[in-house]
Amino acid sequence: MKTYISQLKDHIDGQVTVSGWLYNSRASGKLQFLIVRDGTGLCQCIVEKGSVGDELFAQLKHLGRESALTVTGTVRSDDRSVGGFELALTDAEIVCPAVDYPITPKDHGVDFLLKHRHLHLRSQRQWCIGRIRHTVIDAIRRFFNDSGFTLIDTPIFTTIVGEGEQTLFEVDYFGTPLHLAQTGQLYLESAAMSFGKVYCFGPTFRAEKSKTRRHLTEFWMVEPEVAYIDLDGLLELAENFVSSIVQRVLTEHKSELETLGADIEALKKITPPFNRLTYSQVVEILISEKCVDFMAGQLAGFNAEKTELEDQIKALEKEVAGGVKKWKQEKIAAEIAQAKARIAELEVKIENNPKHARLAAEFRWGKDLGGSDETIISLMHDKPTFVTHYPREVKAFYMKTDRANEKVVENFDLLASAGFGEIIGGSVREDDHDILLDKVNKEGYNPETYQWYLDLRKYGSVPHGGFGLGVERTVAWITGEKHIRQCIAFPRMMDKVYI
RNA sequence: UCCCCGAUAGCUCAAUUGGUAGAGCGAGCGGCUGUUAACCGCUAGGUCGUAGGUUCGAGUCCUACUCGGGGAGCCA
Repeated sequence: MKTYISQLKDHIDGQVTVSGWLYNSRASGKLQFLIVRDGTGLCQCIVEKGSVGDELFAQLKHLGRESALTVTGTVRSDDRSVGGFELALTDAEIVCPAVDYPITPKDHGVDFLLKHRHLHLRSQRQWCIGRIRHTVIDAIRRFFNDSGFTLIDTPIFTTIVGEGEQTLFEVDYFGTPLHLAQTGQLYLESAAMSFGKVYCFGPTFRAEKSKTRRHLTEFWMVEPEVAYIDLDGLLELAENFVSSIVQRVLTEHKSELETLGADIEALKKITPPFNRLTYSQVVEILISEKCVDFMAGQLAGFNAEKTELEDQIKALEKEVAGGVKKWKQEKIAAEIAQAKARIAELEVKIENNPKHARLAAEFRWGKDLGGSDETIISLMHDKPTFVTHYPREVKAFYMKTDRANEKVVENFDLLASAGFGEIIGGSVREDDHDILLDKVNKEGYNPETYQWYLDLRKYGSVPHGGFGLGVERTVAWITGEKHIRQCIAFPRMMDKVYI
């Protein structure tokens, strides 16, 4: 019976056929262990000499990694096997042999793997991330669909600027310059006046000159927009939304999270309510004694870990010098390499810490929060933190001026926990026609281009707002992946597009 | 755009103070009936990123360039 590896639990002691690829294999004389993957999981297949023909036994023994094959055998439950089940092989068909597959079970460099992205997607780690990303996206859609939102597909070729002119990708549209969407928000606002609650979900393009672990030039963003909502309503929506995504991933992908080394206990704590701070409160924290102590504590922690790792390396080197078996030597060498990599990471943190501490201490009300400031706030809390009411000068023109304090706008950023930083930016939108027109002019935008957007403030304008969540950042945060380029199948970075 | 680091076998990395290239993985062959990045033995595999320079002699030192990594600014 033809089945998938994820269904093996329903076929114990039964005869099944699985089609997939050879993930890895080990041979031991008259016994072989073939690890087969089929897209739903991994399964160890046992081939004993005599249980299949001699010719097939020899063929399997020399079969290269990632060869395509179909295997037939009896399902057994066995704790020694990956996934808890194994297949005692009785027959196999080699669909297409693979020779010299370039990606090996040992370490590879980032550049090499991205050049082989089309193959690297088959790796266990990329597979786990891809599955979790799928569930994150499904959870996003389910949350909004179940909450009465209507999906609106906003255009990718756009005429208006949402976030800032420097970050636009311009395209030649039959001789007219247009640009790729940075956001669907302005279009979404018009739809909200028809449907009440709407969201868009699609790729977003930003030509930011940012070469960091948190930036892609093409990323996926979901943006809800709601009519008749205030800032408190938006915060509540956002915390319920983010919590639902995290909890869904926890229930459906425990084993993937474990494989990836994600912090499952920390994820369990991601439930409403999140922390709420105003920008002004954040400024006070940044310039406070408490922040100085916090940064000093961080630095001491980094130094202590570094010393510990250095001692560990010394001990391991001594062990090797004392004489150990060859295979043990390799294991120790791998541990040393890992410790050295961590030390390199710590050294960067140790180097940046005083700079970040100084930036925080010298922070003055009115500046936008920098990445390091966000990280500090994020590290101080084990739940995500909302930061609201930023100075209006540093924020986008469409954000609503706080009528109680005209220096600030009714916006918020959501800083994810564990130092990850921003995953959501949102705001209540300016709903007064004249104030908005004034801001359009001050930005230097052409009011004619924004005519339709201003129109929304003439015909039944209401308080409304929304936010945008970056999918890759969310996946990176949940999985503990260091770089968001691993959280999309084919990443586009500032100065490098591989395949 | 700026600052730091790097480029040696298909891959990941070593090579004392400048003295003529090494290991593991992968590949090939052989051994092993419970392996978990299996293990053990043998074999093949290199214009040391490119171009100059210093030197009796350069993988190692200097200059330029190319490519890559990390960080800063900005952001989802």
